[in-house]
Amino acid sequence: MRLINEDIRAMKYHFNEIEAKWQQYWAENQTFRAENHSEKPKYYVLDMFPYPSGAGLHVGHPLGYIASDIYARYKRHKGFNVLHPMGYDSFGLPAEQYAIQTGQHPAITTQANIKRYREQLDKIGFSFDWSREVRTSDPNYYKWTQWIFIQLFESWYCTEHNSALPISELVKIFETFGNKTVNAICDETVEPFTAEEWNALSWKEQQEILLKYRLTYLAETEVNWCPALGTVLANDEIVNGVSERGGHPVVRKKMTQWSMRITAYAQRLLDGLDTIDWPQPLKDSQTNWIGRSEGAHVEFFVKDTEDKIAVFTTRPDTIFGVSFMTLAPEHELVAKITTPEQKEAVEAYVEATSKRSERERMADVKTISGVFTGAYAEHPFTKEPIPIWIGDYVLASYGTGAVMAVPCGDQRDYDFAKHYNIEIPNIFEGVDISEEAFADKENTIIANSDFINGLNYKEATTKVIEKLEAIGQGKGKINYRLRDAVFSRQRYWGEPFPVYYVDGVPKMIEAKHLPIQLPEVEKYLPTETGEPPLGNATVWAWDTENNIVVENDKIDHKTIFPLELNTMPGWAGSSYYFNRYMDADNQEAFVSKEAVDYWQDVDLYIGGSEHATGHLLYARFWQQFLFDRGFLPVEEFAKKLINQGMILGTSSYVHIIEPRFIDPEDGATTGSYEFHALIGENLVDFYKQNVRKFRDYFGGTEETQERVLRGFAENELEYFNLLVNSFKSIAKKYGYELPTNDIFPVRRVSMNIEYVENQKLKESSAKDALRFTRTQNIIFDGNNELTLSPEVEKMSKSKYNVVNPDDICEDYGADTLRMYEMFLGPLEQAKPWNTAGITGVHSFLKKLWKLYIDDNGVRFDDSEPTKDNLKTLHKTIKKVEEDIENFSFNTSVSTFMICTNELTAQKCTSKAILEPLAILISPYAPHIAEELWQQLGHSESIATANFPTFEEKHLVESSKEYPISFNGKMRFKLELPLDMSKEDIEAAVMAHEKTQAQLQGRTPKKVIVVPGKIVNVVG
RNA sequence: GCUCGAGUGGUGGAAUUGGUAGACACGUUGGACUUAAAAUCCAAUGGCCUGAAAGGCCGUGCGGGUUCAAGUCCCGCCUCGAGUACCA
Repeated sequence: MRLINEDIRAMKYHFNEIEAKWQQYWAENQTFRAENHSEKPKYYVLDMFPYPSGAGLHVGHPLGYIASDIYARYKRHKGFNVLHPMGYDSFGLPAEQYAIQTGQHPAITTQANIKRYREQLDKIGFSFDWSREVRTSDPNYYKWTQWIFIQLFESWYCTEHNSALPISELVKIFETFGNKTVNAICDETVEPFTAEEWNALSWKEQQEILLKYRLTYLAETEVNWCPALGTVLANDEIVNGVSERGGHPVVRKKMTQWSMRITAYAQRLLDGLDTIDWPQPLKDSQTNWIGRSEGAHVEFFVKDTEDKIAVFTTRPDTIFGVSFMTLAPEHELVAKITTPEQKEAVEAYVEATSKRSERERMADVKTISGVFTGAYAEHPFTKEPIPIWIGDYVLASYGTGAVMAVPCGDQRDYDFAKHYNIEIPNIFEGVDISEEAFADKENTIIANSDFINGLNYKEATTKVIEKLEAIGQGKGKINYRLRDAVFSRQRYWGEPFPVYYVDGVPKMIEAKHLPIQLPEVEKYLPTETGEPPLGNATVWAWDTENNIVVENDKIDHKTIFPLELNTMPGWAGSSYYFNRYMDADNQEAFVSKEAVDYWQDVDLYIGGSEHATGHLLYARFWQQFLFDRGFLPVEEFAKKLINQGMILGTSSYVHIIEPRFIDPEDGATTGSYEFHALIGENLVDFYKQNVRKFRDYFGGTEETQERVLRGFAENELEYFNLLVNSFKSIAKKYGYELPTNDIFPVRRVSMNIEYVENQKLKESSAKDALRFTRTQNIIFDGNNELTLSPEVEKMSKSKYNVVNPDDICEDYGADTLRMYEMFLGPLEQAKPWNTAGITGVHSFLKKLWKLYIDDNGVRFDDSEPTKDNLKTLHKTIKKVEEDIENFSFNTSVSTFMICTNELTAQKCTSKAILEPLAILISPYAPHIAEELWQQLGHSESIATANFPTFEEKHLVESSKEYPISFNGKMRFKLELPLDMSKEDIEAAVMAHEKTQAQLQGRTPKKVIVVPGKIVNVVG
């Protein structure tokens, strides 16, 4: 009896056992290990490696991994040698913040998180080649990050060769010719010098000049300083004027920092986009970020001085319309040129501007402000005096930090001129500028402009640039918005620089002594003197005799020198990891020539679009640089890129509707406000602090209370009522104090427009309401209603809306998870996670299993497949193959469902059908496929079985069920032979009784017959 | 403001070059099996008209257009989402 039960048990689809079995098999047999040489063609499928956060994976993370895994497995079936690696971007802020709080070394936290990630990833059954795993925080890895940094330091960019070249070549040129013949991208402060002058310079002076040419350099630059994080941030790490991580304010500050001369590659980064198959929106945002604009560099003399104000303009044709100039308040000439009468006003303005944060400046773009310096510039052609103003609408960080203001042709200049009553000369023919500026350059005819009268934009621009060059006051110029990337971070948990300082000059440690490992520190905070955390290390000096790191107190500035205290930013390690995977264990090079010649580049890269202007730009930059220096064979690292959409979570919000909003200004009752507060961490804290108050009024068990508060209440009336009542009761008993920002994290405030009587409020949008409430006090009178509602947004631990893939694997299995994530919708599209439909996919897999094995054991046999069987199979092969090639994974899931339903209905038992079907489905549901494959009698893994070949002949039909439409509307269907002639089809249709019923005796005007497709009767 | 993307049943979403709109799945309703539940299976399911069927009308954000035929192409709008923002 017992035996029989177990036999029946074995016949059922036990996904947990099957999945564990095959995951173990793959690991033990290294099924997915890729070799660096093979007879087969290569294919490289890459995922963006994750930062191993403490929260673990949620169901959103694997979406892209599943898609790439399907593609990788498919390519293996298609006979490719597939490289499909995975690793960890394991340097980063959270581990360091945790270290600061607990003293736990970030390496330990990181190690633990990686372990958890690995367990979670393994459960989903990915076909990664783990033998090539990389971790950016591993010294064996960051050795090569440091090595690449040295290469950048030892290179300069030659605009003649349009390539990076070794710095030694530049030195040779300097020694023989000086720098006058050099076409290089360098710091703008470089002065011309001769060979004699160069050779006469001291070593230190020479080094200071070379630094201005190197592709990574140390310079005092204005950086984004984030006081809360205690570090500088790159432009792409700032979102809406606050830090991307944590949302802390950011201020501009001058600091000496390492930078990467990415601007040298601006044009090539732009041009390269045309050669790669990346999503258009992503290309657009890179193009935008690089921000190329063509125009002219123009120099204006400050009247009666030798000082020049340089401006960049895209409209040199409007130069005769200049009626003032505006400098950024930070512009270096401001103090120098300001007249004594204006000094006080100018200084006050500069002071006021510097106090405002970036965010504030961004927030009120509409306010016009500025001050006259009292100084005048001289028009390069007319020699007329032009008043010089300062204004914060001019940004120090773009162009030259100064503009030639042409109010008739630029709306900002126009507004500024109107506001300060500055003259607005009209230099356009037949255009009215009394209301606004005329900025349409395509329809421009220049007037009142001396030698360019009557010309259009293009002609005038050319002529003006010619003239400017002739008088030496300008030239044509292409300007980029892209800035050099700040490369220093004042953090502990990052790559240390292989740099020490001799007499204040940075020197590289020789590559053979790498890696320079992170030192131990007592605490992970900045030092008391404000130095980065590495300043706390006691063993952090470089001994140039023994080439080792030694104690700081041995520093003698003769043979032992201080080491760099900054660390590298997060994007350093991720800018070349895809090359490292090709040869992950190589101790001699970051990748060997043989390995990279074989693998070349990434064929398919899948990851999120949020890296558009960060990682994906920096990685292209490093790739191009390493290509220039001969270390890599291709200029672009990824041929094709797909952005997977985010899987969103459902958060629960509590809404507090306040019907009587009292405006503190006029005491008027103006309407109703709705507070949308996330039920999450803070509320849980509030609950814990006030636990007794809650207990008194809260029904239910402690567990249900937790549940409510943790946001699982979604539409459940029971919990909803509990919450409402408890809040109401508490409010009453304790003299009413409704939780405000301190307790409820108010995420959004919007108005319920219906109740708004005040016209001013009616017109304002929800956004305005937010601003409004920030500046006013909201007075509650205690009659609030609470409602709960779900809202879809990004999954995040802090929002209590995270769904863990482990739970899904436990309940339904990895194969179900994989197929369900694909079934949710198109890969690129964002979609909310909703487990409602998962049973459909799961029962499909059960049906599939039953097609092979039912309660009586295996069903398949060697019977000949029927015509219908073959038709179903080959229809499926065709569709699935097309879908995978088009990355349309959602539709192939439904194709599998149709196939299984059809074969079940056909009672198919033929191995000749079921074997290829197992291969077809194995990229999607590899565990069940392996198990069925084994049951079918195979001893080898299904992973490299050949993908079934589609045969057209099985789909050939002899007849077609024609849709017969009347005036384009389908009315009935008619089965007709496919080889029937047009005339015969028409005759057959016209003879049909339903046609006669449709026509009701009328004669059709026309009958359209598209053989094999459709018949349309027009009448 | 600018750039890009998207609007299709109760829901997620299908629909190859213009050619049967709503595949597949969820949900809902009814039924079978069961003491019951779960699981499983069967049937119906865009809206409207009709007692039901037959049949008809309407239907892919809105308004036009091209075409024998439009979710798909063209013109003009609306709404939502994403990115970006005083870029001279």
